[in-house]
Amino acid sequence: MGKVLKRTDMCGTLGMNDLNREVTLNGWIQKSRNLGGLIFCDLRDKTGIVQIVFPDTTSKEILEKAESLRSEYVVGIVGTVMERQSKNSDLKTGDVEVVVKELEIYSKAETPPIYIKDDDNVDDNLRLKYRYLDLRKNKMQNNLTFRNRITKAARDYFYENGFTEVETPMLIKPTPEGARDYLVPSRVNRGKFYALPQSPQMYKQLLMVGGTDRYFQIVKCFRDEDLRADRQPEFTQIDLEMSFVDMDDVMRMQEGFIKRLFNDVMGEDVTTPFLRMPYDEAMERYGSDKPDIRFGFELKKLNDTVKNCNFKVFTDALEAGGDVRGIKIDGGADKFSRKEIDKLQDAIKVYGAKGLVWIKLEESGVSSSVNKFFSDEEFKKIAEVFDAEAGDMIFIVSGKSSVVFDSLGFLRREIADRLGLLNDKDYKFLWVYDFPLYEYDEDEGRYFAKHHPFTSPKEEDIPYMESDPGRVKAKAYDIVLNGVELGGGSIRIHDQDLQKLMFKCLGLTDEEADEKFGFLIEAFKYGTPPHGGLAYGLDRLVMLLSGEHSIREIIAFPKNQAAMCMVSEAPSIASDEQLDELGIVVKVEE
RNA sequence: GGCCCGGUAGUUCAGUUGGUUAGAAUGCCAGCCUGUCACGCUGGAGGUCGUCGGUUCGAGCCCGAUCCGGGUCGCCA
Repeated sequence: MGKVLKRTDMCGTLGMNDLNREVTLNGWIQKSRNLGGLIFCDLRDKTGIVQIVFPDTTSKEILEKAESLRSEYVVGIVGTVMERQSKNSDLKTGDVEVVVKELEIYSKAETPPIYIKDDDNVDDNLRLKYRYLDLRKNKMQNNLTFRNRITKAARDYFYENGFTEVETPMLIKPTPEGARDYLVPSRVNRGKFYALPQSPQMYKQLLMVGGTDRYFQIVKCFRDEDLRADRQPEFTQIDLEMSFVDMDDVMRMQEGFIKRLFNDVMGEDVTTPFLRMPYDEAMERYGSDKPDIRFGFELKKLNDTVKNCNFKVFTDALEAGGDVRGIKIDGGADKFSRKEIDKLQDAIKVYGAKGLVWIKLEESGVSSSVNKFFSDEEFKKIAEVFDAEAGDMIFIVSGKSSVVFDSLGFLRREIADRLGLLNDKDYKFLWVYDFPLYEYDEDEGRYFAKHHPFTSPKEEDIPYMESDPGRVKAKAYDIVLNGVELGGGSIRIHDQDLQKLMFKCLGLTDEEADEKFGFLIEAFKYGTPPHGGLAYGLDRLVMLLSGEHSIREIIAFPKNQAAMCMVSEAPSIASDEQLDELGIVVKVEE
């Protein structure tokens, strides 16, 4: 006991080139097969699995130890790489095996509560509780390595392009708008609180004021909102900012990065520049500000076509200021059963849609869920809008325009998925730009910054910031890949007067703006370069490129849906001493 | 906060109309086994059917409440 055998090789790398070499391996026992006197074990480390064998010529002492081996025992062995009598083509190392002559058992293991196998199917929470066992799977180790290759490519590229990685503080001032902050009480300043950053936004702008010129950082960010399959409360951004740039400069720099990333990590070439599409066009054509452009099914507006029809649902929607829009599924007339259409209809109800109208164009004529409200002539006119022909299927949604966009945006993607049109290996990048500067919040009855309050409006729209905020476009842009927002950014306001106007338009008084963002306005007084940047959601990027469908697969220790760390069971109750020191009294709900 | 799905052996699941002692696979333990690789054969242990309450002669199954997990909408500048 106590001796560590000095490793010469990794398990997963051995092959015919290593024949007759004496090797020392360390790892976990994946599986033991005792044939009675002849013992085979699969030995695993992060690189893979290799078979080790204890022949009958092995010393009695080692044979006894070998018989005691169980799953997940940690061992070291010395042995000779030999060609196998019968090879295993399922295993990368299946041509060889290691004949053991020395065995050291470093530690024994209880039977693990989850299998350490890539293709297991265990309850998610159990995996998270025993994450350290879950991570032993080669797949998980590969995911961690893959993530690291992406961060390395990012560091390489941005370093080579004159960016400096600078760490910004984690204990910062709470931000009044945007997501909920994680608050951290200050002991030294009793009764006061820090927040964990939702992003390093203001600090990176201060770095630009400070002359850093080009900044980037791979940085943890925190948002106290509900979780999703692709959303964690703490997540990682590749964050960057550049001085003396306009939108085009930032985009070109990012296209270079994506090209480099795909070359280094995926071994694939990406064509640049990427397609660019204004926000309004993305909404009109795809019903989404992050459209998946791998396939068609584009939205068409039917407001004029149906404004005089007898179908009250449509005319009511139009009178209320809403829209009637639809999509055409080429050759879809015979692809949807009544049951499937009902399911699609149920699915869009979560977006607020009241119903789903369908029209089947067949050789024999038209059939539709609204047959009795439309004449053949009217159906023909609708079909013309879509340029539809016999064999096609049309789906129509009416209502508030946001509901119509959300529903059809969802439908086109859902249908494409069902029809098998989504190829994961087909990477279609897209810049969406000219976002609205503001977003109207009906509950609050006022405008909020759609991006954040430091986003620059387009020059030509500045005159309308106060008089007609809805029409003001921002110098904001998102990079979209296959319907997923990889990152977003903007050209920032660098003029103190414009920044003040922005705050005013958001309903902040001078005093409030000063209290919340005073340090930034103050900094802008002393000479601010024009600047802009972008931040990628690293986790989503890794998820997408690795082909995983949950963000938890590519984060070492993720939180569950209740935002708990299942390994440590954080968050936990603070002790009375801690609370007392902080001057905090906790209200406990009955 | 709303909606949907789920909770039965260590694990993954099945469980009929409500009816005897709740099953399978796998894992685990013991014995046998010299070329296995999902090793094989024989035997064994292993269960508060999430929890509480109700209906019933009788509940894993029906009803109510509740807890937990996942997905999703809201939310996420």
